[in-house]
Amino acid sequence: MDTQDNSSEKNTKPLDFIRQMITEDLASGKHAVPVTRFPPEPNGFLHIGHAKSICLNFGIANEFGGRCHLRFDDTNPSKEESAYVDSIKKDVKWLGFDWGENLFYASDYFDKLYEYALELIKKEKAYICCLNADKMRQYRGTLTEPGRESPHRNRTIEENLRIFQEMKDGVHAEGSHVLRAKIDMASPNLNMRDPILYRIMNVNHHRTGDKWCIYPMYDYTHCLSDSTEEITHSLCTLEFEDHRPLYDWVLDTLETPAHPQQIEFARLNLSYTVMSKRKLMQLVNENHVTGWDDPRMLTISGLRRRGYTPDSIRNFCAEIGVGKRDSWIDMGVLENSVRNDLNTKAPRVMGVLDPLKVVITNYPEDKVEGVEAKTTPKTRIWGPARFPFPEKSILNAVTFWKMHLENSSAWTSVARCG
RNA sequence: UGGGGCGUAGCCAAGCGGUUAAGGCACCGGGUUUUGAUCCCGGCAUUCGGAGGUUCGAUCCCUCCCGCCCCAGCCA
Repeated sequence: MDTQDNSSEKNTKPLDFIRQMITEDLASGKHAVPVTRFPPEPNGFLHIGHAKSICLNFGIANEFGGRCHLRFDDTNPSKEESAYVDSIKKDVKWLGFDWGENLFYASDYFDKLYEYALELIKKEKAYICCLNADKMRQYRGTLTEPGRESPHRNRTIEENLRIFQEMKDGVHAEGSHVLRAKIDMASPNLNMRDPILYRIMNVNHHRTGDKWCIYPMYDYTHCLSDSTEEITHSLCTLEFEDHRPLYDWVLDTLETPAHPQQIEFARLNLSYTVMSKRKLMQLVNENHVTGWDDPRMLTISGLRRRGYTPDSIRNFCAEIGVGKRDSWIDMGVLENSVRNDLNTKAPRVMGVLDPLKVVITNYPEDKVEGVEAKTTPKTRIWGPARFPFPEKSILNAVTFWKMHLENSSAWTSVARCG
């Protein structure tokens, strides 16, 4: 007969498109295990949107027996602080994830990145440009018009090497020179119009101090950091889709240990709230909230203070799924996840708001009965809470009047003796 | 307007050429309950942005159209 039990299949959550790709890469032998990374910039606190990425990256590593690195993307010292590094580590741990030995910083690779830049110059794939920001914008063209080549595009290798060295030595002023990749000023993808690789910044870095006065840009740093760590799948949000050709260009042009695959997914949007770091930062700086961990903010630390559990956040992330559509999740879904989780974990107690003392005249004096109550919904745990029912009792005043008005027969004597 | 993406219910989201188009949130009933909670039962897309085409058969393949998002930082 039809005794086939497919209930277990029904309960299996279908794999999202990223996990499907990874499953295929493992099956084909492309990779033995997946290696992912969560790459926050230490310029603010983590929020619920980051939780989605954390759960994705660490979740994949856990599920497929791989590993996930925690790597701080600290290439812009003017915005970054070690205090943020600490808060980020704390939040990732609190969410229940462990990077083990795999804690890295893009700044760990500054020396190596510099060597790679030299390689690019020697291959005539990068050059020093002296156009100022304004001029560079003009040369870049627009969405519909191609850009024009920089007048410095064809310097000799020697000259490029010399000036790059001078930039590193602090000879030049901020904004006076940059190192650019030599790609294609006519590309319809603006990211490929000779993007900047290095800029001069006379700023102290939270880890390297004053060792450097030139800092690498995100596009150049991220792919090489991924490659260096031999990441297999580099997961990022949709807005970086246009950057993938550059990610691939750098790794294809240079001799690198690995060529990770960048895969983009939609960032989390929640209705009725703000999530961008810029806006959260503004709320903090302008004192509209008490700090990054204000319970009204959807930062991880705010949610923690609010009473959210790590499980509730992880369940939420699993629930919403991973896709490529820009979507707005109802706040109710997040709230539902805590409710569900707390219903199985948090014992309940009874309190009376707006108390009203009543004397029950048709009830034996000195007698105290009690009824046991289920303290944890969704479980069969009863007690230890007992609701006492003595002669002198306390009722919620509103309930009392409601009963009185409704002339509820069960309580008329109470009402009369009130 | 050039390029890159995305369109399945109010909000998410499965679906991968033949399914009664999963599931969750929300919502609407009904039941249990000394918690307006929890729990249980039921309802909620004749249709997949639109129009053509291929096919015995299309949410799924092709073409065109429409809509939405992202890109012109020396941010990430």
